[in-house]
Amino acid sequence: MSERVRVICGPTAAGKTAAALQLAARHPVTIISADSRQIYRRFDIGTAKPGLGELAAVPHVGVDVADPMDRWSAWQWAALAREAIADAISRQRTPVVVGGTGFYLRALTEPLASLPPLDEARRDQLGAWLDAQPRELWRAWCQRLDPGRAALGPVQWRRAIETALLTGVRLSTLHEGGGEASRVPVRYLLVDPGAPLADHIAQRVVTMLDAGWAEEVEQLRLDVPAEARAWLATGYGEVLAHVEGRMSRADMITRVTVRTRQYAKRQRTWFRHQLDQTLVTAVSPYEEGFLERVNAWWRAHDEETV
RNA sequence: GGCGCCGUAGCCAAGUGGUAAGGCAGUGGACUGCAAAUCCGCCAUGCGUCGGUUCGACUCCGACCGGCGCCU
Repeated sequence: MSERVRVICGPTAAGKTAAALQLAARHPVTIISADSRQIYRRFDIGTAKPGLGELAAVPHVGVDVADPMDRWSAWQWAALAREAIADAISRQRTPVVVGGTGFYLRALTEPLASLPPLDEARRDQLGAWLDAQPRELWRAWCQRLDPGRAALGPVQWRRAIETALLTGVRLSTLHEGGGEASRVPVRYLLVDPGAPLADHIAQRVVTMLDAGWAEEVEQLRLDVPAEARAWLATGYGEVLAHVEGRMSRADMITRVTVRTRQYAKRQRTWFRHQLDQTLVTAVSPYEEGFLERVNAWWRAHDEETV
């Protein structure tokens, strides 16, 4: 029997790192990053990756594990995380999952369904064809092939179509089967400053630019193709537009700030509804005794077994 | 001081006599292998103010207020 794995989550720029680092200062900790953008190499500043100092001070897993062009997935991340958790424990270190990608956390706690392997060549071929079709057609196909998923969005329609056509089975049917990987029992520390987050985000955008975000993008645009997944990270599109002279610096800053706030809002919605609230301890970095609460949360797990 | 144009939600904006398009922002939500992605719902009893004409006015008329432009 093992204790629940500690997970520190919360909207972007909320102070998750501060909580994690202060724990790492007093316990042997391995941080496992649950962040769908920090996986990409070279996209450093705009994804708020841990700095060299932090990486040297505390072992990190899940950062810089993919090339910007790679197709990555929640499934892959969960496999990586399971391995890292087991490895940390075997070394007498305490794994702490830190990140804001709710879907990744779910892949860990509720294993994604096992899917028959897709023929990559056929998938690419189908994908290329679909790209040339109107979205309305995707929706119509999804409606026929896997109606349960038609109410979602294009990304989901596409996935449902690929699965149905290439495996002959509906994705919804596969989901009913459940996953084969083991569920990782967890306990959450939800870090969220509340209303001040909006200002935090605005300040962080400027801080990132001061740290050389635009220069980073200047370099990336030289050899990272526009289709690369990594460009989907919040703000990179706006900074690129500015670097290429298509957007003023002022507009870029306001747009990046807005998009980041919108992302934080979606994260809050996820954490509010998708997490088992009985396992959540909510804290604000601004509240009285923040660090003590973090430490209390850490200790609360020591006795508990699952 | 005179003349002209304009004044519609936090912002941009359509409507020009029949009972307020759309976009942005905001907000609530969804989410089972791209998730910092993708998608969905809500969001002006009121159109600068007051008065008039009309069965009916954001739409027409008048005055006033505010903005812009031109003229003196």
